[in-house]
Amino acid sequence: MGLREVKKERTRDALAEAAVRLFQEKGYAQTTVAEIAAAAGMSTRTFFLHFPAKEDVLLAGGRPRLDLGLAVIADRRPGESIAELLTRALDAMVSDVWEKDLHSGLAAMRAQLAATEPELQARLVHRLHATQSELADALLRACPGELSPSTAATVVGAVLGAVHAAADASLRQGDPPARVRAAMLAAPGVAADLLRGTTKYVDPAHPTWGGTRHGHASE
Amino acid sequence: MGLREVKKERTRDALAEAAVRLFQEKGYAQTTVAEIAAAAGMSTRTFFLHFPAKEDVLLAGGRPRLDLGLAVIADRRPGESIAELLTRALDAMVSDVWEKDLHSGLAAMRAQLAATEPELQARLVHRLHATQSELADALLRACPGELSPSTAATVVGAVLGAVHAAADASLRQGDPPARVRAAMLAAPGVAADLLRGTTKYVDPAHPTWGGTRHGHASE
DNA sequence: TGTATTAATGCATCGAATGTACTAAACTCT
DNA sequence: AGAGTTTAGTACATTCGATGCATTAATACA
Repeated sequence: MGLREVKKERTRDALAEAAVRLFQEKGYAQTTVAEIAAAAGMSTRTFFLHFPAKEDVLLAGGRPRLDLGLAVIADRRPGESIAELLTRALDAMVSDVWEKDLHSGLAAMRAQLAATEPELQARLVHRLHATQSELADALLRACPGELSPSTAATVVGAVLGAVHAAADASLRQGDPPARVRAAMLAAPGVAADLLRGTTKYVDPAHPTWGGTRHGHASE
Repeated sequence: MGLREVKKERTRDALAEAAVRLFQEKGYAQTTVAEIAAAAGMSTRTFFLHFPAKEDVLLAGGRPRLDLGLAVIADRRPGESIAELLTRALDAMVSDVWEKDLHSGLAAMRAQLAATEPELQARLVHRLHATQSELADALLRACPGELSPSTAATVVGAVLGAVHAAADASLRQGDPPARVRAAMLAAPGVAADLLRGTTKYVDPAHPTWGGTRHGHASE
């Protein structure tokens, strides 16, 4: 690695460190990008040279983590069910969270900041949504013929929705990292259990409903 | 209703109408709040007097819709299972979407704009997340002793995650409103079916795992 | 009719984010 | 080693969303 890249990473780290410190001291919204840059001894412009937006400081490992999940889905084992495949993908991603963000307390800080700063929360949830789309696409490619695009999106949405909500609730309760991880891993199963009795309305691919349950006399 | 409130609503409607029109013509990000206000014959400042933020123009019916779901959950029928309760709540909210946003094409427009404007997408997904929190709280109150906060959040996250992803995918395919509604209503069932085989790791409330499935020799 | 609300405006300001031109350092090639 | 090329970082200006504040004008109420 050349000296140029080393320096680049150094300034990036300096910015990230200053940002996290200031966020903890003064809160996310109360910390301006100008202050972060000044604390790191950089110009404001430089911050945006390294991070596309203010919140990206808190999302460093997001992309590689997503790639872990995508890789698992991409080489689906022969005969593996969709549930098993998603479980393995979740396992890989949660393990990464566990090693990186959970132990270091970064996840807890993120959750705490997000709980009080709606602006930040919006950005974080958006990333989750983008992650969801990519995973759904990968799942669709890995299971040709087995799933419609809509169905793939639905199941991935359910899994990530459950996992994220579980992690969020757990972190907000102040649970220790191990329990947060347990909640994340258990989330899809918990959700599936509780939803077992959900009324099946109609196959979304064949909307030939009779309208017996709804008062809308349409179609 | 007094004349004052009538006028207030009139300016609000004028702003909303101008905004939607401009969004369709030029795109969300390309339309400035100043332009919206000017097109409605108002000052820029007035816009923010009626809408807390730019994206709120597209989320007019969000709050009353959420209240519908909350009301259903609040008076849970005796002996009703959680799955049934959530199904009824979903039914109420989706019926409202169907009547208001789906028929009018507002939902389709929202989805189309969100697909191309990440900024808007972030805001919309954030609202979804806030909705999720309130529903989880209501569910927890409606089922005392049956659910932990974490479990309530998990199941609500799964349902809304599935429904939202289903709606999104369906709208993005250009499905007609009826099919979008069908996809939304079927989403929890579809997700539950596909997740039936999900490995149950451990009850998140009692993380007494033996660590047999994971390579992390912790605790 | 006189007084208190309050919707709406104008103005100033902050902060995030982007474009552009420029400097200085690091890389590359001979 | 030196000339030329790339590129990280800076300075400056600008756009736009959002908020605070003082003011105006219309409505509501007594």
